Amino acid sequence: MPAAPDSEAPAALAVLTPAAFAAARGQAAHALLEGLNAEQRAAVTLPAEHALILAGAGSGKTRVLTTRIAWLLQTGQVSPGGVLAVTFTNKAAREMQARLAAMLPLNARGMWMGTFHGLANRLLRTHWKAAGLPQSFQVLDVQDQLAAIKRLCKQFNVDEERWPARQLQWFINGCKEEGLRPPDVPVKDADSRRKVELYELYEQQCQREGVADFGELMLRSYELLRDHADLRGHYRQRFAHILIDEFQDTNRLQYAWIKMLAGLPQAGAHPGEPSPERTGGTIMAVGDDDQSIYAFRGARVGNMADFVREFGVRHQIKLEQNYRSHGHILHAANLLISHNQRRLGKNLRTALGAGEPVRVLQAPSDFAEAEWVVDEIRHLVREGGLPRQQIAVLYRSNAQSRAIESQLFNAGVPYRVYGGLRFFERAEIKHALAWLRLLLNPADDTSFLRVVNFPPRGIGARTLEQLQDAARAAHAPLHQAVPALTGRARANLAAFTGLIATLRQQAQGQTLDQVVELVVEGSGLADHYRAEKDGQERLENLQELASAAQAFAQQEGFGRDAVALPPAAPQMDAGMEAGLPAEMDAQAAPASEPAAGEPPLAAFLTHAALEAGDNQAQAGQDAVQLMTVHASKGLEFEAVFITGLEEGIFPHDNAQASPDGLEEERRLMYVAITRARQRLYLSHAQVRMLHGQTRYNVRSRFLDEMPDEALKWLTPKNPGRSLAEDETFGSAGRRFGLNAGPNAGLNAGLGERAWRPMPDAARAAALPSATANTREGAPIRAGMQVFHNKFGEGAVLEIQGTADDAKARIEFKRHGVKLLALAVAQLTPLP
DNA sequence: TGATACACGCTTTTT
DNA sequence: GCGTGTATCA
Repeated sequence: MPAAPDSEAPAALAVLTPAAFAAARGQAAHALLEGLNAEQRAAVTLPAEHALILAGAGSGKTRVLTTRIAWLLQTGQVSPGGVLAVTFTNKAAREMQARLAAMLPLNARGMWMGTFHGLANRLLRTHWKAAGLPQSFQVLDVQDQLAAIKRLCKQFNVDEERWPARQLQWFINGCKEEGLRPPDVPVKDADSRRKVELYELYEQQCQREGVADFGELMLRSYELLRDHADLRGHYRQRFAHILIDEFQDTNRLQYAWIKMLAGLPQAGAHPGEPSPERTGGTIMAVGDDDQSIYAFRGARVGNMADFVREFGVRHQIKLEQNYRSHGHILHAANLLISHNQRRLGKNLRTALGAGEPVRVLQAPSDFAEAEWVVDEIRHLVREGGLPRQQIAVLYRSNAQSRAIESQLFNAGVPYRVYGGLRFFERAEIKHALAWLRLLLNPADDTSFLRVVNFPPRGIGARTLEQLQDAARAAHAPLHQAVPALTGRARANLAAFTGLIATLRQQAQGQTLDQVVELVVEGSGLADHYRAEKDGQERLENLQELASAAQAFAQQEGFGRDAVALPPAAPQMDAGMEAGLPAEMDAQAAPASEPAAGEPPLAAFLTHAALEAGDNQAQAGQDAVQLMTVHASKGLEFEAVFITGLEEGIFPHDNAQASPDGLEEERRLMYVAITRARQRLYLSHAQVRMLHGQTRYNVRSRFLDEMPDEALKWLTPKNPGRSLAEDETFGSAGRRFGLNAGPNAGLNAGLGERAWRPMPDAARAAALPSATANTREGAPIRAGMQVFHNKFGEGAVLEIQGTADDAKARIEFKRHGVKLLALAVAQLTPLP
């Protein structure tokens, strides 16, 4: 179907009138527009000029993006090779690819579609020489990077107290995200000078070892284009259309990278830069400033405004028609986000009708909150007929999942927790990958140190220190320094390096999954885990790694019998010193296709670093989904619970210091709300166990920033409103009470929870209705006997303060004297 | 050299 | 409350 050559079609089409345009394009192209609304259609069919699409939550953003690409191809405005489509996550990239494939019978291989880092990697693999990297450079993930920094710090006797490795890592990544090399970093004091020094040393170490961290992929590929006019010219000409997803999440470097590719050099950033060469492609940036929730890791919403200004963007389209949520939910979201000052401005609308009101619960404790959530979930599944996987429980921080998990577990409701250890991050997998990396590159000292004594082979810290000293003295990688040692240390190390050499030999001519199995067995990893009593799962994961390798080889089209390793001895130590620009210029401008010709093993290792994989805990089962609000972005569910809506938790304490922080928290809440299709439940608890301490929290301000008419409080919002009045869903309150009995029995039966359900008396006292009475009706006075749902029975010694600030000093029978705020503490007077 | 004990700290997270 | 990482001991 496609594809006139890049050059000819666009100009011709751009000047046609809409009518002529419509007549000219094929029927197939026309069909692409079916079912799109006016805004979406306008975005898809924009002329070839820079554009910003403000795509609200649930407004069909991905659809617009993919249809736009299909449209460009179908109308012959661009060939697949002329498209560059960038996303943040592999998942988003895969989704885009799949949807496009469904739309067009097209081999998307020629298209550059992927994550920022994936595409940066592709550039660097293709032009490794020009970029000054060894051909088979390895990618360091976060863990590897931290290990590398720790090693560096040890070597240079850095005071771990003053400069914690984590902090250095954060500093280095921050610099790279800003596009700053060590000489560019402003130095304020001795402390920052030292940090910059270490940054520089770290870079040298990476260069020596032939590895690149995530930030390096971006920065190095940016510099590659900046410093090589021929390459820059080539790619600018090639990529006629650049499409960027989640533009509000781009950091400074990513935007600069886009500018470099699109032909708008960063003005003034580099004096040597010739005047702007505006020969690049057209950018379509898609994003939503209201969903910018990654400022903490460098995302810069300001890039949206900068883009409009710097590129003179004339086309801005807002997608405000929401296809996901019912009216009350959307109304709540709209009003909440309107409390933010700094927005581009957007108001979502839906055609789905008002739907159910948003239900809000005040629970006496986190435990009760969880209990209520589980009750509602069972109700939704049983009576509402909802599949469990269409129900999500969201929370601000991971620590909050525990309470919900326990309750779901006790109730026997299947659930899946997102986040946590991903497949390629597991220790046993990292070990196996380190062995594999050493086959390819024995100079990879990070990998060397990871497995030199794992499984244990009698090489201790002492020996390694000697080895590192020797290597340093010789300016050589660790494996080359082995002969410098003596005695048993040397023998043990030689056995290790010998084993690697042997494995490399045996791996010759084998396929990727065979090599993986060979290494898992030959390294002793398998035996080690077989001997361990809890090693079964790890063994299975290693088995899984071989399967993953096989799947990968197939997916990448390496053919069934493709040999994993290059036949010749791998190139390594040579050519790792800084790359030589002169040499690169000699290299011909890139051929059209960038298939870097990486051997399967190298490609697989890159894949493992660039894509951490899922944590497939209970995948596949019909399970309730538990995740942080951050993790929920981009997803949707029929029913959503947002828990822990308390000041200090959501919005989080650490974010309240600055207005910006608070606005980001509010956007986070906005994201959470807009995940829900039909039903939304919000809850907060008066007492919560957090980090082993009891906290009394005031309800989140966000609850007061949503419209009353869209909310339905299941417990009284203001003291005095009674639960029983609630007809439709008041049963929630009652059910909540009634279920206490059977549930308590169930819990008791399953035993050994540290935080068993409250005794019935306490439970009754903790029920919302009882609460209301307490707070409104029966004032607490000195001398009274009271019941507290955590501390039990106690005597009120005195009352301090008045009104909302009133506190009671209470002597509890088992917990001593406590000072509790009457406004929050659940106190029931006892006769 | 390996195993166990005790601080420590702790928002969010993709690549 | 729990996992991680270092310190110390056998």
